[in-house]
Amino acid sequence: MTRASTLAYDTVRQWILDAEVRPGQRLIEEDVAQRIGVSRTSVRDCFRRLAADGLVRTESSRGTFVLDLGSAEVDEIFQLRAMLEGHAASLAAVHGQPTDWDEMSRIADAIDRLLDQAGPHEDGLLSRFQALNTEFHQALLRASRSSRLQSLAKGLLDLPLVTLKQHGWPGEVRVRRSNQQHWELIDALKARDPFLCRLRHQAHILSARPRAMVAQTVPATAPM
Amino acid sequence: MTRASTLAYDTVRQWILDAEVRPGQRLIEEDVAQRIGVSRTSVRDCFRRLAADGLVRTESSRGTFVLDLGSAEVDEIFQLRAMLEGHAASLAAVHGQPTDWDEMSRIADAIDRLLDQAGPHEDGLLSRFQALNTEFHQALLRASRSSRLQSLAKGLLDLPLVTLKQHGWPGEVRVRRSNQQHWELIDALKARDPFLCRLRHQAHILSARPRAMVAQTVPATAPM
DNA sequence: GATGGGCGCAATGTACACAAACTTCCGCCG
DNA sequence: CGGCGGAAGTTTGTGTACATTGCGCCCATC
Repeated sequence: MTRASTLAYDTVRQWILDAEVRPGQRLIEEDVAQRIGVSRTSVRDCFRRLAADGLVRTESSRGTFVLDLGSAEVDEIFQLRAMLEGHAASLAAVHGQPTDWDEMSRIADAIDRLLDQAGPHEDGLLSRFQALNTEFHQALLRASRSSRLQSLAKGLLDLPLVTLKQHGWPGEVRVRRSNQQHWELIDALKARDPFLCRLRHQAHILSARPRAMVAQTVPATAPM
Repeated sequence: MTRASTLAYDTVRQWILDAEVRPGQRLIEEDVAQRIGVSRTSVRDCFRRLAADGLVRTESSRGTFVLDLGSAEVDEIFQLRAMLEGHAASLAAVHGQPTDWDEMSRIADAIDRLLDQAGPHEDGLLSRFQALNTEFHQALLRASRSSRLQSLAKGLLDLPLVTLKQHGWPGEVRVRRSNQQHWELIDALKARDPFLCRLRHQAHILSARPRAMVAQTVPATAPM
C-alpha cells in the first residue's frame, strides 16, 4: 500500500476535489489504472479508501461512482458539521494548548495575506482559500484532543468542496468576514470559554453554507 | 465483492464483535484467508471495509490490528452517540412515520419478551439483547430520514460492543430500565416533540455508558 | 559483554490472468 | 410494431505468483 496504491488514492482524490471528474460519473478501474500507470489492484484498493472517505460509492458488481451531492444533502452536511465542530470548539477551549492557538493564528494570518496579495480575481484563489480554510478547521479539531470526533468531523470537511467550487468565488467580502470569524473563535479559545466557542463556530459554519434550499430542514431542531 | 469478500467481511466482523479475536491482536492475511477458505485478495478487501467501519486499523506494510478501545475512548464514543443520536431523535419526531413507531415498538416488545422468557442468566442473552438494542437504535436512525447522520451514527453503534461484552450482563434491572426508556422515546416520538425526544434519547444513551472513567470529560460542555 | 550492522525470513504490496456477472444490443416471436 | 429473451462484449470479482519491505536474529567487532 506504500507506493502505487497511495499514488492512485492521492491522484483520484484530487481529480474529485478539483472536479476533473464529474459528480455521479462512473470510474472504470482499468481506465484509471492506465491513466495513473498502476495496476487495477492498486486502483481497487484506492477506491475502497475513497469509499471510506465517502468521496465515491461502490455498487456491487456495477462500478464505483463519484460522489454526487444534492443541495439538501449539502445542507445536511453543514448541519452535522456545525454540531460536530461546534462540539470540538468547546472541547478545544478546555483541552487546547497555546501552541494550538498559534497554529490557528498562523493559518488565519495566511488567509488574510492571501486576500491582501491577490488581485481582483486570480485563478486558483478559491482552491488556495479552501485549502487554508480546511487547514484551519483541522487545526481546531486537533486542538479538541478527541480523536474520534476528529475523524468523524474530518470526514465531512472535504465532501462539500466540489459543490462549493461550482458556486464559484463567493466574493471578497464574504471571505474576509469568514476569516474575521476565525479570529473571533481564536479569541474565545484564548479566553477558554467553551460555550462561546461552540456558538461562534456553529454560527461560522452555518454562515458558510450555500444559500440554496435552506428550508426543508427543521429550525426548531437545529443542532445545539 | 459479492461472495468471497462479503463472506470474509461478515466472518471477521463477527469474530471481532464476539471477541473471538482479542482487541489489539494482529490479523495475518494468509491465516485469515485459510481459516475462512477464501484467497488473500478477498481478505485484504474485507480488511479495507472493516477499517472503514473502524473495527480494525491497518498500518502500512505492518499489518492490520483489531480495534482496541481504552475506557476514555469508549466514553468519548458514548458522548458522540448521545449528540448524534439525540439529533436523530429530534429529526425523527418531525420526519418519522407511524410505520417507524410500529417498527420500534415491535423491537422494544421483543426485548421485553426476551427478558420475560429468559431464565436467571441464560448464555447468549447479552448478545441477543445487544442485537435487538442495536436494531432499535438503527430503526430510530432510519426514522430520522437523514442518510448522512444515519451512516455517521451507525458507525459508532458497534464499536463499544466488544468492550461492553467484557463487562458482562448488566443485570435485569438495568436492562428493563433501558427498555422502559425505549418505550418513553416512542411516546415522545408519537407526540412529535423534537426537544423531548432529543433529551430522552441522550439521557438513555448516557445511562447505558459504562461507569468507569466518567470523569475527565467536561460536564459544562456536554453535547446538547 | 555490549553494541552495531548485515543477512534471512515472513508478511504485506503489486501485478496479471482467469472467472463470474451485469449491460446492451440484436433478433425473434407475439 | 413492441416487448421479451438470449448471446456477446465489457467490467468487476477472485485467485495465484512475484516483488518489496519491515523485522528480528546472529555474528563480528570494539
